[in-house]
Amino acid sequence: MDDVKRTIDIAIVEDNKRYLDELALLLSNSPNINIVGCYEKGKEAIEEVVKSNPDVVLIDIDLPDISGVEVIERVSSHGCPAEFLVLTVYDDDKHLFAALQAGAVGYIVKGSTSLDDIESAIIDVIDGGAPMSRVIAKRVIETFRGSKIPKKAKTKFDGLTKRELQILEYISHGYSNRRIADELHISYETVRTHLKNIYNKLHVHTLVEAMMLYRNR
Amino acid sequence: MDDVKRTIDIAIVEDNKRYLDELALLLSNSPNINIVGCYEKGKEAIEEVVKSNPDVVLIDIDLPDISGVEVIERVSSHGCPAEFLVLTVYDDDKHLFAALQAGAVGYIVKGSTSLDDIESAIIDVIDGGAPMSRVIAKRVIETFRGSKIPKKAKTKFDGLTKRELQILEYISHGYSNRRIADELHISYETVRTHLKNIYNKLHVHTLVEAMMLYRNR
DNA sequence: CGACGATTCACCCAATTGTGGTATTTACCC
DNA sequence: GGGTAAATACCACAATTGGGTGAATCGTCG
Repeated sequence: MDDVKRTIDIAIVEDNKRYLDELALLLSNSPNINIVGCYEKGKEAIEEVVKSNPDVVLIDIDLPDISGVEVIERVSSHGCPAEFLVLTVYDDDKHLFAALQAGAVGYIVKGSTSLDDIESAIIDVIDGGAPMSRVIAKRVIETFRGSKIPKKAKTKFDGLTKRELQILEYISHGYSNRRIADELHISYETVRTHLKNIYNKLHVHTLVEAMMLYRNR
Repeated sequence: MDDVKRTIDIAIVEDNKRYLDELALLLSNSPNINIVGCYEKGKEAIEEVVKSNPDVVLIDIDLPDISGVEVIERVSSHGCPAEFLVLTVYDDDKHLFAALQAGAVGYIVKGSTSLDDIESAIIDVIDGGAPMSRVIAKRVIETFRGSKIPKKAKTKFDGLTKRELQILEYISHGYSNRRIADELHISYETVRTHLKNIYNKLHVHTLVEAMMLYRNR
């Protein structure tokens, strides 16, 4: 691929001064990495990170003033294209998923990751990877498999018949009622009847509402 | 943790004989790994794997007779507690997610992973990890997060004005035109005008079509 | 200042959707 | 065989949406 090996600009947001210094020292010794900013407070980070525009932001989720999750959201919403690599002491699903939802691309548990590994994680991010501690990766996969987050309230659609689901599918492709009738070789009025039943079952009153449920089912 | 260092029983399901032999040779040299079976056909594997009851099954997704996904499902449903590590040449979402849904704990793209890495992946599985190629991990995270592909280039939505996007947002929540007018303190006719302009820019003709684009942007 | 895009608003007409009924046929379960 | 869910179909009316046209206002940029 492109082994351009340009240096990676990174910012660090970490309230623990000792740990921050340690990280900064290590990373500054890496020829590939260029530290453009270190911040101990979330608020400060939001403003500065946007300005310094780093490639990767190493960020602690548990900051004293505001949540690291919020920092990620704010910085991202300012159009900053940086990738976020979360450092945390929390080894629980709640924080993990909050971070991923916010836009973190990697999640590293502090205790169980060496400083060297963090350096490779940063490079990994730039190479298009998504560095995670092994255990974290498994947790993500399991959640993914268990369909916790990706799918929400699928139960509502259990009550729908095959035909009704089929019609929703056509609707989601932007077909009009008349077009669906043609496609399924049934009457236009029949399509409308199915739609009425769908509305009753889903407790909605418009196509768009039905679609919103259908797509996030 | 528990450094019991008992040997790991593994089975390999791979239709490419040459690759299978290569794998088997490498892994048999590992002191931690004990190969309990190699299979070139999916059907054969289903029966035998259940009997030999390995700790980890290395499996190719693209088998000649039946899909590796099906093998995973069948073997698992027989109560076999093995973990599945998918080997594949397919680097696309469809196969990846099918494998994960079926119960694979790791997903390794053949070309971009060395044989040595496969060995460590196996050990990783036993240690509770979820080995994935870097790029795969990223893909999973992104799907998990709900976003398709981050740098999806510029969308048609760039051409939309702030107001137009705002209206699309309300529409996506199922608001009617009249309701939006109230909400934004503008006329009902104005909302409709915006909508017409949106339709022209997006080349669609209905709310649902606009929504489908908007939600997948 | 003038051009231009963005936003605002109005009126009209056709088409589609939303909602309320009623009714027949098929298939399956008990 | 009776009960029931599913799928089919039609009618009528209100409401909303889709599309065309025209036009006033406002801010910005040159």
